Formats: sequence, structure tokens, C-alpha cells
Amino acid sequence: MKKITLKKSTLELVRTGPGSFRIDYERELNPAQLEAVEIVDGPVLVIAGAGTGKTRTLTYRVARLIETGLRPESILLLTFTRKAAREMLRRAAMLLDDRTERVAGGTFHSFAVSILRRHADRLKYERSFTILDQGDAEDVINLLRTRGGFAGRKRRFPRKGTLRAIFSSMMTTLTPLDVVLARDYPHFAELHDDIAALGRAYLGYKMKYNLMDYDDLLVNLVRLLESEPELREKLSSDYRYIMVDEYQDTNAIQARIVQLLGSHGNVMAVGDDSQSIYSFRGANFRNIMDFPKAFPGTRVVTLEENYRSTQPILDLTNEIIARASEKYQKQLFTSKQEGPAPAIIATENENMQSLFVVQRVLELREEGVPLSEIAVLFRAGYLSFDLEIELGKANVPFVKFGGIKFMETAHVKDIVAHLRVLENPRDVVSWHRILLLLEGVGPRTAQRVTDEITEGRLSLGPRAAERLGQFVRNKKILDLFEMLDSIRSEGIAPPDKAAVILEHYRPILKDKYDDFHKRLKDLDMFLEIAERYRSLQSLLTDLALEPPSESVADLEEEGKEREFLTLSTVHSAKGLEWHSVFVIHVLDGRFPMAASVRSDAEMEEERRLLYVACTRAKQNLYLLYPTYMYDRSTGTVLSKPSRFLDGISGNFLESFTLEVEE
DNA sequence: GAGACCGACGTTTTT
DNA sequence: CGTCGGTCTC
Repeated sequence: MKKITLKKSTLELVRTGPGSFRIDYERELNPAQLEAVEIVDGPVLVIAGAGTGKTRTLTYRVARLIETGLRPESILLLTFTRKAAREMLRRAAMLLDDRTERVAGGTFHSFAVSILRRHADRLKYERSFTILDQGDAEDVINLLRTRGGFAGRKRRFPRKGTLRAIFSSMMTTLTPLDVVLARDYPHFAELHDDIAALGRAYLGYKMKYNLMDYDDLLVNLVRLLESEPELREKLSSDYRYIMVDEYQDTNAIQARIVQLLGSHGNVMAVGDDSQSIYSFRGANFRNIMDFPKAFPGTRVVTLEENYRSTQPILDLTNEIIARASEKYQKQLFTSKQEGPAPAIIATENENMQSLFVVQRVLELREEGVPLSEIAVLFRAGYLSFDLEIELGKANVPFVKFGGIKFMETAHVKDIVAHLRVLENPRDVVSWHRILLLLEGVGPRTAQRVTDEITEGRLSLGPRAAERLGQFVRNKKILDLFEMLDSIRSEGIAPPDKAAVILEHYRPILKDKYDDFHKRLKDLDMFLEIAERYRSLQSLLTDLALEPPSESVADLEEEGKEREFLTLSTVHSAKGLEWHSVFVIHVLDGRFPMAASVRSDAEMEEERRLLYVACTRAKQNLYLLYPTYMYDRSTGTVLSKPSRFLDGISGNFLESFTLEVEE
């Protein structure tokens, strides 16, 4: 056999001049976009207003970098979702060729996982660590909370969700506990010492059982980069060109990662401070404001020409955001002068709002607007329930984004917990979960079993029966162990493992839920997803980092031409656009939510959220609000339109009420 | 020690 | 309105 070796080449990679590029950048980009695309070295900050071709700019820049002769592998594209990265690289491939497939891309979290899977041992973790999603993290915290006796009899102690939020806030914003408490939870300030103790217990628990929550992925990556300088340098030179999308929604720890990896200074951050809507996740739009300070010599490019919306829509959105207290100055404009003014429509009640949307959607379809070009947006998942019922009655197909997730449903989590135990036998959280499903097993028995496992006295295998027999009588536990043992082998493909687990789980499901056949359909879907994987670890990682609601929708899209109406939370609508957009519940107390009145910062974020919602529209924008909504939380009746529309002249926003004809 | 029952509470957005 | 957490009973 011939052996091929590499010989040092004397050929120099010369960067060709603009004339010889295949892509005609100057014709296809506007001057500001072109400026951003042509910068190869040094830090760049692109402030890209809504609809100004941000994705286009990033896509062309990737193509450009490759065309100038850079290795695709040396480019790292960090985006908000993996889907976004995929989409950009796909578009870049259409411009250029499939070299773009070799570009490294993904979310901060998925990037962190890929590094940690290789180097976890340096942090005293095993590489097979389990990723805890938010619910899992809360389960662990709750376990420690009860076990540690914190849930004191008289004092009020924060709940698991609050505790998780507190710990997360400390991690993502690099802030000490006392500051977090003073700022966001003053009523718990006196519990500082207990909360701190619980936090330490949580940390130790995760370490002991080889678990990482979402924040750990980022924090541990930073720890790794800081404690292993040669690794940091290696990665930094591997990824000579870093691009970060949606920079306004990064948090302090992510900014730190960018700084550590981007020591070469070739970092392009792209974002829009006016669209920062993730502060609850520790994002701080100050990050983007401070980018030039973190990277001296930053060139700032501002994109202001909007290619999405008509001028009347921009006039309104410019008005909405003009009242924000702090931002990079920009004024969006477009050459699309013509178009109807945005409408604000008062409806008697929530159901009239739904009926109007249904009717108008049907009319639009008559007028030739495909359903795939129409969306209904709202502040929170539950706000579309009534509309969903009416759409069902009228046979309008729709897909909802945001809200309750496939992965968060109890039955899917149950199946996943079984798989996790196979991958990481020390994953006590999952053991606990699957043991509790068995009849006659409660918290006590479950703990006895998991203790045996963690002490190393019990594991899957032929000796399990003997050991179990010594301290439990429950036959079901033994069955569980035998079932898991039978599919433990790595040679068995993930879908086959899942199928066996499903057989075991089916009777439990039937017993537990009245609506079991609906849930069974979800589990069939789960099997389909598992079909795509050869390795259990990658299946589990993807499930944690990229909830499949999106991938499933993707699958359907390919087949069915996407003929459905989109319902979405504003958060999930980020980066998307439609011909006609309805924003429902633009009602003061709902949008902004009543709870946000507490602080100016939250109120500002609500404003940006409405801005994001309205800037999704290309042609038609309808804002709706019911004039009678009882609000349980405050015990009041909400009836006024969102305060963000106060003082906006009728020139920008036409008002309507509904007239019902029998 | 498991599971049913009851009362209180708070209520968003997502990797 | 539903979930969560705590208590009571079997």
C-alpha cells in the first residue's frame, strides 16, 4: 500500500484582490455591510438594526474569509441556537461551496460541551458527564433542600425554582450571593448563610455524581481555559477567527469566553442593543456597549438600512424604541415607502380577539398570502390558548413555538432518565426518577437503592439480583435492573435501547395518565428522533442542548411545504420575519407584564420585547388588545393598551374597534 | 414508608 | 387553575 505523507509546501497562500472573487460583494451588499464583510483582522462590532441584513452580512463574511484563503476550520461561528448556525452555513455554502461545512459553529453551550467532553478529566469530571436541564437542576436542588432540612417549619425558604435562579444569576453574571440577594431577592437576604450552604451542597453534589447544569458548561469552560494556559492558546490558535451573533444576548460568562478565546483580537461581534431580551438568563446589553472597551481598536459598523418592513411599520417601531433610555444611536429607514399603517385594534374580550385573528387570517389567505407568511406573536405561551381553540375549530393548521416543550413533558423525561442511567451510572437524579415510577417505591426506598449505587455496592450486572435481595423485597426493582442490564451493551443502537425501555414503561404510563395514548404518540416521536443517532451520548447531549421541538418541525417542513400558521412567543420569534404579523394581548399588565413594574430595567426590557415583536412584520402589522381581562395576580381588570404606545400619534398607528354583524 | 389529600401560592421568556 | 409542598392516614 502506498503511504502518503505531507511535504512542506513552498507555495504561499496569497490573498487575492477583490477583482478575482467569485462573489460580487460590491453589488450584493450595501456599503455598510460591505465594510463589515471586508474586514479580516482585528475586532469589529456590527450594530445591526432589525431587518438590516445581519445574517446576510455574517454569511458573506464567512464566504469572504474562506475565499481569501483561510482554512474553514479556523473560523468559529457562535450563534444563539444551533439552527441559526446551520442556516447561516447553509446559505454560505450556496454562495460559495461546501467548504463552509467545515466551519466550526454552534451555541456557546454546545461548543463548551465539545471541549469539555475532551478535557473534563482536568476538572475532576468524567467525560461522560450528564447535562442537567433546568428541570433536572431543580430536582437536585429540591432534593438537597429537603434533605438538608432547609425547608424549615416556620421560616419561609425559597423554592427550588427561585433557588436555581439565584445560583444561576451568580454564575452567569459573576456576582456574589449577597449582591444577588440584595438586588433581586431582598426578602431572602437574611437567609444568606443557608442559601450559601445549599449552594455549596449543590456544587458538591454535581461534582460527586458527574453532573453539569447549563451554567456549569460555561463556567467550567472558563475554569478550564484559565487553569490550562497551553490549552487556551491551542484553542485560540485553532480558532483564529471568531464571530459571535446576537451579542446583545450574551452574559458575563460568555463574554469572558470570547475574551479568553479571542486573545488574537480577530473577533466580530454582531448584535442590536435594542433587541436585548434575555436578561433573565443573565444577558446584559451592556456587554455589547462595552465590547469596544474589551477589545481596543474595535471598528464599529452600523447597519441602518432595513430590507424587511415598509416605512409605516418602521416609523412606528422607531417611535417605540426612541423612548428607550440607553442605546447606540440609529434610525432605521427603508426604500419600501408604500404600505398600510400599523393598526391597533381594541376587542371586547379575549375571545373576540381570537375570532378576529382567525377571520383576518382566512381573509389574508384568500388574498393570496400563504399561511407560512403569517404569524401571531405573544408575550407568554399561555396567552394563545384561546386562539388555539378557535384556530382548531376553523381548521387552520398552525404550529406553536415556545411554551411547553416536548422535552419537558414528564413522560419524555421518564424515558430519557432510563437512557441516562445507561450512559452515566452515577446519575443519581435519573436513578431516583425511574425508581419512583415503580409501584411500591417511594422516596425512602429510592434513596436506599441510590445510596447502594453511589457507595459502589450495587451496579447493573449479574450480581445485582443478589445484592438487591439483601435489602429490598420489591420484585419490580429487580425487573428494572434486569431490563437495563439487557440493553447495556454499547453494541445496541440507541433506538433499540429506547424501544426496550418503552416496553417496560408502557404499563406505567397507562396507569399514571388518563391521556396515555396522546403521550404514547410523543414517545413514538421520540423513537423516531433516536433513529438518527448511533451514539447514546450524542443523542443525550443533543436532547439537552437542542430540544427537538425544532428538529421535528424541521422534518415536517421538508415534507409538507410549511403550509401552516406560526404561533410564537416573542422570544422564539427572534430573527424571523413574516408578511403579516399579529401581536395579541398588547395590553398593559400583559405586555408589559404586571410583574415587570418592579424595576426600570425590566420595564425597558419589555419595551425592547415589543420592539422585537413589531419589527418582525414586512407588510401588515396588527396589534390587538382585549378591553376586558381579569388579572388574577393583581385582582384588577386590565383594559388599557400597552403603555409603550402612549403618546404615539395617530399618524403612526391607526385605531380600530370591532363591529359585529349578525 | 407509600400515597392520598388539602391548602397556599404565584403566575414569563430559554440554552 | 394548576402546581407544589406539607400533612395525615392507611
